[in-house]
Amino acid sequence: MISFYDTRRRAVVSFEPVVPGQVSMYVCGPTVYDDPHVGHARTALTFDMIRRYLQWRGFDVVFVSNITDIDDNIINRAAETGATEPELAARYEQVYIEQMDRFGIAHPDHRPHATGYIEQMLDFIGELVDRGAAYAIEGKGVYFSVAAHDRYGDLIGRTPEELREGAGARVEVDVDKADPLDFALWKAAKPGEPDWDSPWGPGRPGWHIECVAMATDLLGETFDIHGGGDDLAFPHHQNEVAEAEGAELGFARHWIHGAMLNVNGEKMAKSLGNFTTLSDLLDVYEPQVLRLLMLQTHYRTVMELSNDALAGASGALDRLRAWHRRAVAAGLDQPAAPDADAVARFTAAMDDDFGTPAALAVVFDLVREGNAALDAGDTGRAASAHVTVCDLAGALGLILAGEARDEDDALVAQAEKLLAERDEARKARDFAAADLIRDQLAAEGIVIEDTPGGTIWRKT
RNA sequence: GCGUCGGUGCCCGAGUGGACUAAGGGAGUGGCCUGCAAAGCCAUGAUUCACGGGUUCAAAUCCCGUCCGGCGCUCCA
Repeated sequence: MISFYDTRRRAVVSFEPVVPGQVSMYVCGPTVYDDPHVGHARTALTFDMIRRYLQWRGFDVVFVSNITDIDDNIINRAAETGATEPELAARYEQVYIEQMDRFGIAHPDHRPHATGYIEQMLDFIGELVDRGAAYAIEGKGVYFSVAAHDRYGDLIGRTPEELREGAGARVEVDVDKADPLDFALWKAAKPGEPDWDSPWGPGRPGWHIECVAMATDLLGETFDIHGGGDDLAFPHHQNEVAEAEGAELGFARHWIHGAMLNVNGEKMAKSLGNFTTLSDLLDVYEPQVLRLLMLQTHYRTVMELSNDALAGASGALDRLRAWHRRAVAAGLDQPAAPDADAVARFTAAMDDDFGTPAALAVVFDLVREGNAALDAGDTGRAASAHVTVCDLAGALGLILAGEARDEDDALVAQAEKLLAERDEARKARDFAAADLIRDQLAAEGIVIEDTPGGTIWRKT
């Protein structure tokens, strides 16, 4: 039985999907107005991990993640750069998808765009107005009325009263609103801004209504999991809940939030200017290093990004790969019975709120056991460990097999030639000559390992 | 200010009352293996979990206080 922390229930709960064997998930995607940074990658990875694990456990997962392609940030950025809003959004959406591809994040089954759902949003706003859950303010737009929603604030453990006391502490309250907690469903267009016609005049949708419209349209009125970064819990997700329940939709049965990524002790954020773009990081560290680093931290724990941490993960990945290389060189790359005990421990760790750190510990334990078994000549045990490591690491999106071998033919040919020469020298016990060749290869970025099965090499 | 989460070895980071005699990874050190390396294996490393009290037969884990930090209350992954 899988269980995980449900933000709204404030507890770890057992997971029982609406439809047995199937899981419907909606995860808030990016607002596309700039390059994605490593923080975005962490949230994407958290839900990619959850999706992959649920699939590994045999669930049929429908995964929806949106693109917010119209909002204040896009309008402002477009104005700065001279591009139109659609041009800007399209450009950054492409960058986002490219970088997430590079990072190994699987594509969602559906990737809806806010601007493609204006009709559904207007219908939904109309329903809320008809029900008395929303009201229009002339010249400003349509607002959701929080008054009737007594659970408002439950996603962050606060009451409406507490929130009202806090309202206005940092943001000026709009005096036209009936309640300081009320928020916009439809924003009347200002001159020069993109707009759509509506019964309440030209304007554009509020942020929260987008996700409600897209999620319910693609997944139905009730779906299993709604996810997003921790910083979206309030107000965004809270407002989605209010809107959905204002129309008596079942909506998300569970809420999962991924923790932030810090740099030098504070949240990586565009507004703080302390971000590293995903693109820049992946130019230095390969995608699997970042994935492994993130998996070594629980998804609900704030993690620190540092060069030390990245270097550590890089070493850990090397260990995994070295094991795989060694196993393949030993002829273990063939069917074998998996290690049932290890699989059980791995599953127990993951079933308990997606405990990737503990799950990885199981994988590393297996690597040690497999290496020891090979040292001892127990190929049966080693083969079992190898097949299990590949399966479990694969469930987490870590691919050890088929690592990139895109080096050019000339390099390969030269390396093979030199290795053959070195082999001859070693056989003749001319170690000075052999070592000279090894140094030569090292200078070209090629590291070799002599194994009982022959010499293997790789690029550094 | 209010709310909330957290402070674990040199570093990253699990663990939230009893087999913790504190997982796993990285770095270090010693040994084995190796022609030498690389890889690997073994060993070693917190008598202790921010600090001070308290509860308990038993606490890193619960309670109180103090200090420090993150996040939310505003756009945000």
